[in-house]
Amino acid sequence: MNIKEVAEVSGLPAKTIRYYEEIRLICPLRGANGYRVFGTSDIHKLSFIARARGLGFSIEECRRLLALYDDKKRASADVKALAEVHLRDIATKIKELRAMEAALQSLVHACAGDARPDCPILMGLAKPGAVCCD
Amino acid sequence: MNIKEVAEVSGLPAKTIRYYEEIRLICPLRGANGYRVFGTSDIHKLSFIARARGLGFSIEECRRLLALYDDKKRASADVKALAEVHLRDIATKIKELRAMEAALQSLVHACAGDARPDCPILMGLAKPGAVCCD
DNA sequence: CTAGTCCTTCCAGTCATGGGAAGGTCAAGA
DNA sequence: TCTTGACCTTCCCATGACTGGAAGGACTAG
Repeated sequence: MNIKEVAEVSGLPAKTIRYYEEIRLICPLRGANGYRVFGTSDIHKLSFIARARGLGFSIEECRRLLALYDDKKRASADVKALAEVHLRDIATKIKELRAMEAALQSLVHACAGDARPDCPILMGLAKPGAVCCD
Repeated sequence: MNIKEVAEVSGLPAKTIRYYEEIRLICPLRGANGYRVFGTSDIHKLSFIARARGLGFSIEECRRLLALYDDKKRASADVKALAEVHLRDIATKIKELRAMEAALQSLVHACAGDARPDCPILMGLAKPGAVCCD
């Protein structure tokens, strides 16, 4: 299978697939013409990576997940540990974003949003202690 | 004031302050020795930027916020509009993260996390349709 | 005078791509 | 056979918002 078809099947852009080869996440064969030739295992791996990326795993985490996937003697505890670390990262980011949202929302709420220059949002950004988003 | 002190006061790393000058967010004067000399207005701006960045505004949004802050004839509606766009971005990101969190959590929950290789997390990543995080 | 701490610029790297140029390959139709 | 046009290749540069580090100048305390 050539790269464009693989891109359609896996949902990943061709550029991204080439990049994944460059960083050795996948190692497709080459045809006599120099074209990449993707086997079913490559396509499998790319779909796997696409889903893992969709869940927010970093490339390096994907690499470890793939290694665990390939290792038939793995302990599921190792996979779970990896996932739990990532879950905590996600939870942390959500918390940060919610704090930002709350702080900004209170400023926006206080702003008249009319033609006058007085603006609690700008005041909040200008004054120390007026914005907290921890 | 020299850069290190400004860094302490504003809470921004010196490197970042230099970067902000490079992209013309700020324009500190220079002393005879070539050192940057920060006036109170620079320090004010840097603190403003630090707070805006803390609320998740991009550099370009910070630039627009600063311009509005400087413009004494601004309409607060313009500031509010900027903030509301950003609020929507934040809300979108939170939604995406929560979808990821939910999908990953259900996989993690199904995983025994013991010494055996069987792993619903890997199965979920490998099988089409098993993971949804939209 | 020297040691140590500042300051400067410049270059390169991060992460995960995306854009686009220059050029080779292949399949279909005139 | 020739020519399109769609595909493929590599290569280099750009993104955002920094961060690290090297090389070298400036200043302060002892």
